[in-house]
Amino acid sequence: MAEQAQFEELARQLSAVGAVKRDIGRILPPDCPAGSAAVLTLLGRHEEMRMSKLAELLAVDLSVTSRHVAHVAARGWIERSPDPADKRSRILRLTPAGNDQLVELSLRTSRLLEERLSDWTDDEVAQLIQLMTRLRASFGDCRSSVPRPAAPVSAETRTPAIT
Amino acid sequence: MAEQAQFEELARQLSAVGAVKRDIGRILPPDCPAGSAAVLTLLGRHEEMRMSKLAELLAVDLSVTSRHVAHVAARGWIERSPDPADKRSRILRLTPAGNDQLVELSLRTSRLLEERLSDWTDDEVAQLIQLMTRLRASFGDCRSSVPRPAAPVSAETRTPAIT
DNA sequence: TATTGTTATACTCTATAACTATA
DNA sequence: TATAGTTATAGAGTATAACAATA
Repeated sequence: MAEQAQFEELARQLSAVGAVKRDIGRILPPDCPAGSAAVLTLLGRHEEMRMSKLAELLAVDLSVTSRHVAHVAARGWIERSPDPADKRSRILRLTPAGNDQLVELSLRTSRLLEERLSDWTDDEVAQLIQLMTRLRASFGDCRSSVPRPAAPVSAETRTPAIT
Repeated sequence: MAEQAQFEELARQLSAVGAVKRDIGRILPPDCPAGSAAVLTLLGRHEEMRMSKLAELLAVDLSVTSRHVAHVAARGWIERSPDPADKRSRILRLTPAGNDQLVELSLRTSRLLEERLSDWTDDEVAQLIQLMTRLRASFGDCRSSVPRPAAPVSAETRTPAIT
């Protein structure tokens, strides 16, 4: 178990990596901002997905996902077919054009990282990835609503753990 | 040197840590959002600083810094005294109230991290901090304007390292 | 002329709430 | 009734550009 000063430093560094993210964002094509790029990347990995699943992987609200998906769909990068098993659902899939776009994105970001991290070893990069992945796992599905009662939660505790 | 797939994965994880940042943001006091918290944190560490220095540490544009600083100054958490050595400059310093606020912030974020990272060892946290710090260093002062020549950089290479 | 900082404006990302249509 | 997804709205964060004051 770590101590408070360490947690404070971690919080600081988490805040600071934003600069790196923005730097990557600057090299993206003008009509494909970070949100769209994230959608394409995940669809490139999972072949086929529902909105709700994508929202979970993006770790953002479904409404946010809907917007990003509408953006990439409008550009013909993905297709949204109805789910035969559940007519409320939509199945998302990358189009050939979307795949081309994804290749372009991957090239740009890889090139930037390759340049900036030229003095990193393969192992170091792998270690950072591993730790960041675990960090996210430790936070679970942390979208929206914080339970955090803080104040006494009246008698009838709000329906616990539907999760 | 790492390979492309690794860089793509790193980019993905960088994008994903945003969820962790937002989760931390949710436990902050309503009138002290992440931007303000970052200002207070850095001033808590450096005692005294100029706007430009703060902007550099925050890794955001000076205009953004100005806004955040105005926010915390309006709440009496910092004071802005004129710099006797340069009348254009302002010296920033935490007030006692600002220090109180900072203590509160540190408590909240530490508590959250402590809970979420309860199964991490001290060393693991330290390693993540170290790698993230290095990541940021590798990106240098990456605010605004991307140099990214891409095209051949004419004969007279742009004045190197004024930094 | 160049630099420090401020302000106005615009854009991206996000969440909440209200709504539609299915289950 | 509950769930999947959409849309409208609002708030936070950021960058660019124009500007003021000083170096």
